[in-house]
Amino acid sequence: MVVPHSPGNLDPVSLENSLMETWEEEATFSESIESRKNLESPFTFLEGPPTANGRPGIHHVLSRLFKDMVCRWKTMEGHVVERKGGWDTHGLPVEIEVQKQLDLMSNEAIENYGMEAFNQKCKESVWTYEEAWREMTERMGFWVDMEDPYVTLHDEYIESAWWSLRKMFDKGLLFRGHKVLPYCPQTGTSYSTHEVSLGYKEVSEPAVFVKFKLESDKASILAWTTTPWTLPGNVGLAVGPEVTYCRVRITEPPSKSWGGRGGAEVGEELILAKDLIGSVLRNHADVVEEFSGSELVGRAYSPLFPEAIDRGESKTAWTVVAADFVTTTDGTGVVHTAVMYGEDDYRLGMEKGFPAQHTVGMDGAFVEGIHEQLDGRYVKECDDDIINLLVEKGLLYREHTYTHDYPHCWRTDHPLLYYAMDSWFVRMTAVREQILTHNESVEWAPEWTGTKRMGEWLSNIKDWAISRERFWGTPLPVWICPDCGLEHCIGSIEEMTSMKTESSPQPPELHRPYVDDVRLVCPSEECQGEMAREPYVMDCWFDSGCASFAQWHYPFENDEKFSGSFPVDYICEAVDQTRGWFYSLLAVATTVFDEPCYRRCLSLGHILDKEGKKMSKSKGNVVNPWDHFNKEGADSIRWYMTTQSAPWSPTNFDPNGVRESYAKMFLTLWNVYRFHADYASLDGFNPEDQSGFVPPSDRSPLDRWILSKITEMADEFHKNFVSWDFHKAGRSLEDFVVNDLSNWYVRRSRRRLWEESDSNDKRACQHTLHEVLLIVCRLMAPISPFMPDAIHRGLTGTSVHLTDWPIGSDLVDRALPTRDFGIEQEMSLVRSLAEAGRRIRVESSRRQRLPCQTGWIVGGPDISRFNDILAEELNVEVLTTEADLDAFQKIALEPNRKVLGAKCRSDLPSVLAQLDMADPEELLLEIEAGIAALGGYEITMDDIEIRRVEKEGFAAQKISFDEGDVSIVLDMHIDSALLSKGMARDITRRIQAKRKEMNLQVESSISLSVWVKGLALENSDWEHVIIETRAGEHSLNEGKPSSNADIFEVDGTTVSFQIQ
RNA sequence: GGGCGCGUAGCUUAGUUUGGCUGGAGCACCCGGCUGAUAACCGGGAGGUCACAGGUUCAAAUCCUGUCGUGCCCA
Repeated sequence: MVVPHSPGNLDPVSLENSLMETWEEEATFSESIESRKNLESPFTFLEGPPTANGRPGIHHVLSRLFKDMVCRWKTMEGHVVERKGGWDTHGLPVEIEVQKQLDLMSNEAIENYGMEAFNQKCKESVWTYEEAWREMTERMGFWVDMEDPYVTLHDEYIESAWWSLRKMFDKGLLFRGHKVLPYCPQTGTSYSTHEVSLGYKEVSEPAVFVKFKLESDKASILAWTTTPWTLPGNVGLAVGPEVTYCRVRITEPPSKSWGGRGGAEVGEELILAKDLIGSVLRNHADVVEEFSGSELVGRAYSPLFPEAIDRGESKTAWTVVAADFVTTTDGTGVVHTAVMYGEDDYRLGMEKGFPAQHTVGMDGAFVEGIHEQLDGRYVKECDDDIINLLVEKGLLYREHTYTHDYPHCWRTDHPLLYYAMDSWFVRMTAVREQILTHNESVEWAPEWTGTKRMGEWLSNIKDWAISRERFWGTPLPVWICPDCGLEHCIGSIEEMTSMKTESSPQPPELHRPYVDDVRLVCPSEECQGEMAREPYVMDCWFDSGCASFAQWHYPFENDEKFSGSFPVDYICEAVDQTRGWFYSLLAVATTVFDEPCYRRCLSLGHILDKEGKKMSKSKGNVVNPWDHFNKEGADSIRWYMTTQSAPWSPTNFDPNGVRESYAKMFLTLWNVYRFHADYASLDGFNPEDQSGFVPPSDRSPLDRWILSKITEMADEFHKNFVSWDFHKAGRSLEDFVVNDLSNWYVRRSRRRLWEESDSNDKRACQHTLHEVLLIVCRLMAPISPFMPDAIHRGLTGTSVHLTDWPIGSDLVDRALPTRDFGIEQEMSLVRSLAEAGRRIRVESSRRQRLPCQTGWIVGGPDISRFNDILAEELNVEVLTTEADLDAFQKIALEPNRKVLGAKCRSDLPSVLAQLDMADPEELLLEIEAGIAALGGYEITMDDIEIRRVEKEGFAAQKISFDEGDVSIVLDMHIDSALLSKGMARDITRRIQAKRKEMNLQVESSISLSVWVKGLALENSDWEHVIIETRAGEHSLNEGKPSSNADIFEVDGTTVSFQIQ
């Protein structure tokens, strides 16, 4: 325990920096964990691993803040909260970065450069900004173990991921299929949506309406496509079973405005959706027949390019099928389906049993055997020839130009082809019900992220394509035997080693290309083939989805660590992780353990720039957190981010808001602390000294009020933490510190501490401030961990982060003062009356320093114990109560001009004049007696309105309070005694300002000369000036004012003064 | 194109779940006051098409429908 010392001016940056050193020296973070171990109640947290290959911006501070806040809070509640750091190190963004750096624009270029060297570069690149991340993390006060983080590129981590995939394999959830992806034949790579979004461009392309001739029917079905190159691959037509279709017969040749190739003969019959006849047909035609799409299902038609695709065993090839995605918003209501070149197409093809054959090679050219004019040519150059071929066969109805956004390769600018690639999948569709159940068990904040965003996504869950044709990532641990076709998934390093062929090298690490060189002996009997690895790496979301167990290298080590932290209690990331990490964690946990792996998830809104635009490097609007770390400090940033909006609302980052948090919250709190510490150190106040302790029941009502208020606030604060409303919690604390503590309690207590001699009242105030500050610090600590710790250390010598949550928990005791509702209610009235008094002075133009002789409180509860405080606030000599307002008010009768005007017409002005002169009380009695008359007109209640106004010399304000109205009345008369008192205050105030300007110490004396002209300053008032300003030598009105004296004027009185 | 958010004063926002007094704060601005803890504070003022358009209702910032803008995710 310490006697506080004077903390001096606030310098937030050096305060925080030196505290970071202290934490380092004292190992406060690990102590905060160790010291709770005896309670044996862990609260587990899982860090969503950031990728360190980009510089951290202010938006990265946000999620790290909310991670830290909850962990610190739970720690104070008595839980053991271990926080292992983590790094996400694999994946496409890393490769892209390196490719840009080395100018390797295709897979071929990478292979020429050498996969080993390339992956080495990727591994290095991952750590480019690690230092920057560590510094940011430390500087913002995020307590996380960065010394022993999990790293997704470590063999241990990869082995755990392999193990989990093996689990899925064993459950039959892993399978090989196709995935349609945007693919660039020039670079030989398929693209993620992230890359695709880099390259959308508006293009105009040929679109065609094609006639598919039905078998055993003279009609053709009309279908539309914007990609003529997919037509040779056509194997089916999809219709909406509920959509209405028509058979139409062409009755006339087309109009002259027909543009382009194609057409139809008179008498020809076409089938298309009824709704689209008008926008598609360019001929007059009769509707012959109407029917629903389901009647078309099963009809066969002639292939456009009969040689292109082998029917194989398909029974459905070149027939009409039903599909629910068919709409009539564009095209003909009939969707041309080429299995390998569209996601819907592929899914439909698999469902209906269409042949899945490529008509296009990986080089983007038609394969041999499609058509003599097309074989071997790049598909995008064939559009025109394909259209001509259709024309020759009479199969084209119309062509036109279609403008839309289409994805292009961000590296070569070529249009991407949607192309079915070989791919490995996890059969998520098989565990749909389980994953939905597990999702429902999660406590989501906000709730809609879980129920809507995630829930609806899960109810339409698709199989998860986990393989990538890339170089840098967790290698897919699947080997295939070329002889017997056996597929085997490896689940550990040991298993791989035991199965590998003798000639295979032991890979130095679990990455490509080393793992590619490993051949396995086929385990199937009588085969003994040499199995080769499928040359894929895994989706890096799979990596991070394994974090709950792979961070511990489970099941190979750390059994206890894992079982003690599964499922984890808390995770927190930005909302974009819903389909990212939140999903991959859930997906892996469901398929491997059939359990959820997190209990609570906070999904955060994004930090946007001042205009509400997303922060991005290319826009140059990323705010560097160090701009604020080095100015207002991390506490202010954290406070700003917490209180600015709900955690899940997107927030426009306003640098001025950080400044505001600093000026309001931290400067105010610091000054409260400083005020307390300055006087405490002056008086040698020791909070532990039992002999000087004043129990709360013996303290002044003001003390008991602030103690009651802090309990009220703390309970609300806690309630808001529990319901994730951290912003509301922070706001209520700020409101307490600024309004209740600083602007009322401290302001009202200053004189108590100025007292130089020891007194119970002074010590009561010191204990109260001490206790209140400690509670404030403990509540604040999770949000802004620096200043509360500095203050807590200053007051007690111990870290706030090792203390308990004042509200208490299952593990720690509650430590808050008791409420006193009566005192709270009375003080609320006192403060309202003080405000009302100030309003009176504004309205009556009576300056605050000029005292009023008397103030009267009319109505309301007894607040006499706050009489002194209120009298001082109101600046009245005497404050008393009065039963009713009659003594201060009189009635006034106002004319009802509308009624009187109708009655008196042109006599109205004279009637009004008489009303003005009449005595209101008397006239009212006459009106009530029915005998009132003015200017010859009878006056009734209808002609007038009664108002109550203050009598001459009084001014009043009424406020509404719980138990009815309360009024404050001030005596407005002025006399020489009041003028003298007011003048003394004005003089004092001017001198004090001057002292401050001269940088004098508070306790130093001055020599003072004052000259007052035009007013007699009473002796007692002059004495007051002398004491207040610590004037040792002093003179009043002696001689002429010196030429360098300060001069001011109040209400016509001129005052000169000089300080030496 | 689809799903989910968001849109309130110049700026940041409360209020929207459960419709109900004159839409409440802070910053900035103007006037006045107070101050030897404070970059403050107090009183007053000005500033609002509650994104827009319909609808339900005695009553809509709040509920419903649509539109626009914006963000995330998916195509």
